[in-house]
Amino acid sequence: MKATIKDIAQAAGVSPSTVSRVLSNHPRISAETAQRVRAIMREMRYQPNQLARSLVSRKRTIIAVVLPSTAETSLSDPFFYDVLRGISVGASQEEYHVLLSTGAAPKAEGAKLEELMHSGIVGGAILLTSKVQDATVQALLEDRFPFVVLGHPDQDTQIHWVDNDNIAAGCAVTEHVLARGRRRVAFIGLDAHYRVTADRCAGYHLAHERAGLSPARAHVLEMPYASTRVSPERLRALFSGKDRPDAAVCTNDLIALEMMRDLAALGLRVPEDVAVVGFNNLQAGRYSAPPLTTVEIDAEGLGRSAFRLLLGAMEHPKGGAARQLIPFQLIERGSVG
Amino acid sequence: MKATIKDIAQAAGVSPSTVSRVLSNHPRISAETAQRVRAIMREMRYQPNQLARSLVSRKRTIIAVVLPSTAETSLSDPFFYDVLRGISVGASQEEYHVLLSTGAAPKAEGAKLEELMHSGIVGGAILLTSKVQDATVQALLEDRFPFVVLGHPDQDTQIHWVDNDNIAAGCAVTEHVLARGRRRVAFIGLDAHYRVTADRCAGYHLAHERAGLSPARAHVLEMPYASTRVSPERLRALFSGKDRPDAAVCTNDLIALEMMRDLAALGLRVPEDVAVVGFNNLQAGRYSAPPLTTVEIDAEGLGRSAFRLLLGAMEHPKGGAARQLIPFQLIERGSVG
DNA sequence: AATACAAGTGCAAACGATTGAACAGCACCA
DNA sequence: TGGTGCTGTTCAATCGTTTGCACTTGTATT
Repeated sequence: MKATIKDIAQAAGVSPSTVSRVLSNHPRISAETAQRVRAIMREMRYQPNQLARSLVSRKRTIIAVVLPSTAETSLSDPFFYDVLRGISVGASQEEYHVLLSTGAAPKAEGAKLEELMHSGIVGGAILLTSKVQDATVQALLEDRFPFVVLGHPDQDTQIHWVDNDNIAAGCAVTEHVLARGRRRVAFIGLDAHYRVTADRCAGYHLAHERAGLSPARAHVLEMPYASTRVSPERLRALFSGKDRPDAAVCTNDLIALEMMRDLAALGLRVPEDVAVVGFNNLQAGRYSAPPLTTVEIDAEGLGRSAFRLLLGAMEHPKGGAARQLIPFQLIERGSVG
Repeated sequence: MKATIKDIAQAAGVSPSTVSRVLSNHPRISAETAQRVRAIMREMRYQPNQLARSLVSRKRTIIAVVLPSTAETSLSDPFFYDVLRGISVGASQEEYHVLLSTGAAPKAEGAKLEELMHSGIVGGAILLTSKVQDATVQALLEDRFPFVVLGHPDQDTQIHWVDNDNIAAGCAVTEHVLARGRRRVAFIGLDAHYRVTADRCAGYHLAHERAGLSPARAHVLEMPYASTRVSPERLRALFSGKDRPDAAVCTNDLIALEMMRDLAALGLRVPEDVAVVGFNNLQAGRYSAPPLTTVEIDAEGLGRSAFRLLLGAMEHPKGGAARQLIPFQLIERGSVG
């Protein structure tokens, strides 16, 4: 049987309260007693029961990370994995634990989180769902449950968030290709429902504006967020005619990689005929032919910051909403030339 | 304030015990009462407090997934990510939660897990550490704490594990290249400390044996587990001379991809001069030039099985050790020819 | 000498559930 | 009339902590 606080108390000839106070470094405990109790705890390999502890103290040492409802897809996007690493590293430094909550459950994403918070297991949450589910968020706000979202929300309310400056990033890559003389730059993968893609596309427009240019309407290709491949017909349509793009800014690396493959099949060379850039700096981009120019968005940094913010929110429940932009970095490789 | 079991009891005009029994579908509760209580629970959005629940019932709904001590490296290997997905999907189907335990903490991997189990938070663990830390495992066994390890241990003791049949896999890929006429097959990335690589290498030898061949001693390249790249000098040494390999079996895709790049720099063509195969079916292998022939080890399946086994171990503490081999599949792409 | 104050501990009531044992009511049987 | 056996419910103890309050001492203050 595992040792409890009572066992320690008995062995040390003090009351459980005293042991408890030793545990929490209460100032009114004499150095002598503290030392003796600590020795016994070590000797008996005592570990306080977190359940009992949290039950009465209302302090939670576990935080939840909520992945988008379609766990199948989300967990297969390495981006989330990197974020997770950032969170996890931060958390373990502060003696917090990370609980994974995938929405792939019988229950809906939101319901699951509400269960998690009401059941007292977790003390805060980080939402990795780029498309902020209003119902859930509202419920969290009402219950004053500490949480941070990744990706900044549409209306800026009282919520904590971290994100990249996707407009600036979109602008930077577009300027990069414009600076290399490309004049018919396409944007691939806009999905207005998702802030990430919308912002990157806005940056794309901004860059044109600054350069006194205006991109062709047909050169902005919308596609659903989850899909990674432009259909062959659309691709052929886009890249035929004399006004065909000589560059493509893709909202993510996966789209870019698929496109490079398909362009080759169409007899177009990268980067000679078409320059291609992506976002997220996937590992795969390093090994493609040519290697993919992309944007490192520092997903791990996003995760770390998200955790820091959450920690703040948990410790100071009435603090104002904090937000943080994580710097990105253009990674030049062969696909632009 | 959140509703407690007492609130429900009061509102329903019954005792807390009755509410508790409704919650657990106790047979002795009348249908009528059960219905009434349930209605009230719904109305008041009642969620039982898991902390209190676990404290008394000793049932834990959280399991820990322990990543190798160097979380930095481990969490950056997509393999673990896939495993994690498998575990997570399985767990959420059974209403379990997954807690991530990276060893990157101030504390050592083992210490952290022991804290986790003693503190009562988690009811079982899945160890993703391929190199089984004996001290930890021993401690777990002694405490009769349910756990499953990924990758099968050296001495087969009473522990539960899941793994691929890496010997068979190593044999299969080697036979694949031998069947295509390659006769000087190298094996890249043996690290005797790691069972995975040792087994794959054993399979490589087995294939040769079956074909009545014996590989050149110098064609087996040892390298530390964590490294992904053969140093330029060693590579040049290996691929010079008339006996240079015409094929390379690499213990994982990352090594294979790096090697393909370096071979190109050496003026050797893949697959014409050298056939290359890897393991794990990384996403990156799909986009390389040429696309990489590899082995799908079904990491997600490994995760799912690990969870199933753990569930069994938690429910039947005295059941014998269960083990499971997950099938692999050869993925033929362009790098063998 | 009486009082005040601080330091160091212990008591006992929470926290929010579960669960074995006891009990009340009712039907049935002889 | 009383015993027996169900059924449905409540009682009260328990899980392992934390924490406000009360209680002893010992020392300083008046």
